Amino acid sequence: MDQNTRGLDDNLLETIVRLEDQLRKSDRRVARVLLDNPADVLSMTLGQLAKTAGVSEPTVIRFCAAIGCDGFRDLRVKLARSMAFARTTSHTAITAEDDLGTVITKVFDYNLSNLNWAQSKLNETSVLEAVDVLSEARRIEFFGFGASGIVASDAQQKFPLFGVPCGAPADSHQMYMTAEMLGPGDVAVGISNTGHTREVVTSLAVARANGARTIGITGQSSPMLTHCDVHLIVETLENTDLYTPTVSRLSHLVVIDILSTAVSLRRDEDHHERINKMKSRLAHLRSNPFI
Amino acid sequence: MDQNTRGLDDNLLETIVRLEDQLRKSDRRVARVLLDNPADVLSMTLGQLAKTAGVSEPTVIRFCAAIGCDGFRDLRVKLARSMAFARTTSHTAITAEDDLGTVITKVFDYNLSNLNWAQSKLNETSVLEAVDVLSEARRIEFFGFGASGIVASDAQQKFPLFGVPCGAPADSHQMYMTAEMLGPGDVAVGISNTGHTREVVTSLAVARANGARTIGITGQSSPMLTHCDVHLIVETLENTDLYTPTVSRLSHLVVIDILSTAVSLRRDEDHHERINKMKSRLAHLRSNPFI
DNA sequence: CCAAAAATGTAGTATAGCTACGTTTTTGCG
DNA sequence: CGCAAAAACGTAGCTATACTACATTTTTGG
Repeated sequence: MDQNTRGLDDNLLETIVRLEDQLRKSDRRVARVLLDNPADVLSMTLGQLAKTAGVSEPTVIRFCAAIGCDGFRDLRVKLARSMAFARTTSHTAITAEDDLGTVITKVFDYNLSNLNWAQSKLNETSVLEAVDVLSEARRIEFFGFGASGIVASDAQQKFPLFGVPCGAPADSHQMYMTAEMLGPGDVAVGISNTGHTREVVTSLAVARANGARTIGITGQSSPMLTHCDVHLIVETLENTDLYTPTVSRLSHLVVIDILSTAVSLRRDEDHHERINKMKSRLAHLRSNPFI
Repeated sequence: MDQNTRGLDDNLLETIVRLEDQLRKSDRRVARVLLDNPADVLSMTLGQLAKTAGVSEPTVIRFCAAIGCDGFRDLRVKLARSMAFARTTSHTAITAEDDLGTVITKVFDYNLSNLNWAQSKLNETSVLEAVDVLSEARRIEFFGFGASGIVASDAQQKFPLFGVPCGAPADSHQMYMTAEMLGPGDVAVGISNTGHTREVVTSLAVARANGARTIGITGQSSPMLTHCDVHLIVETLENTDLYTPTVSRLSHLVVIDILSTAVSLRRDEDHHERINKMKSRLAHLRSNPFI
């Protein structure tokens, strides 16, 4: 199963949206019912769905086959799985009329479905390359602005897992200075959802020119990647609605989790011992500042 | 449906784990099969499941009723939904033997199921109180250390949505100074998963003593909440395994998303107009620093 | 140890999901 | 335009699945 179909498997509703215009006329009637109120369909029988859509039962069965389900039972299971994340993206837009409960649900749904999407689209090979590069690093610097700056700071805080000194310069001057000081054996990680943030792009170019290896974490193919040895594309469900919060941070943070965990797993026993000690000492420190 | 059962509804596997010892003997056999390989059960028929568990078909039906499902069909739907997030928590521990693909899956699963858990446990009334308090604020300061410091910074960056000046002092000195300068009309938000971080707790106490209102975002009932007017408990699936990454950040970030969105929704048209302008100008700025 | 109650299985039924086939509609080419 | 081939769709009947009523076994309590 390749990268693309995997995501669609978990997200039946998106699959249907995409295939909708290739479908037969009566199949489209069924698709409409499904997309309009997927929750209801979950509790319907084959016959009820057929009646609601105004088609015959075999048509529904053929529809199941058309969207890659193995019969109606299978459709129901896949639908349930897909529903767990969210309705299709269009249904999660937040409007001024929403009450608090709805806002809570929508924000959670949106973040959840976005993470799911990112997971299905993430290229494992790229992650492996990134882990390889990071494992051999002597020093790692993370570059990000705004929301991505948060992600960079988070990554920097995980330096115990990365096992080498890590930095996350906060402003553009510090970024340029840091990038200029990097060299062979060092790694620069650029984080930018758009991939266009100029300071980050430039910093990566500088770092690379000085012999450092570069990794780009971004939402799409973009200028930033021309300066990157490893391309980590973390797709997000873009949504430009006024009220919809930025969700890219979340998936980027999870990618950082993955990288730091994977790098840490490669280290030896002694390293893990240290992390343990660090953790327990930190626990004391929280409540009692003077050890 | 109250707060507790709601979470269990979405998380059938957790429900089963909890009810396991109250079940009949043969029901427990069925439960075992379900918990051991839930994925397989999804594609089984009633008869197959009965055979695998070594019980009769009606027993399976009775089991369905016992765990709150309305027949086998319903069980399958609920199971599929529950599976979408994760196996039960115990199955997501990361070990040194895991290959990269497994690590990716587990980290995503763990984060997803954690968000789901947080959602089901989040108390809407508390959120409403927080939104009320924040909406009336003249100024908001976010206090967090370490991973929670990231969350505080993120919240601070959302000040356009909150509509008032926001801050997120980074070190303990700045925290104390800031807290001391707060007064009536100001709001202090403390963020700490453990709820024990001394600097944060103290800052909240100081802020409150000076007349500011206080909100606590934490993972559990803890010392921090004694100094808080609003208690926002964001439960996490605690997991102390060596390699398991910190997941509390994610759910805390989502809560910040909710708060900022909800507060923003309360503001007037003019405010939204400004946000729009800000967004488009920012887009230009990304690629072209000199406007 | 026996009676009542609970637990489990057997056998039978209704219905949901599926298939073979026939009818209608659409498409393509002379 | 018209006819034949193909595709789309529905009807009717079949199979297997989920469920129910009842009988049997096991457990519990006095």
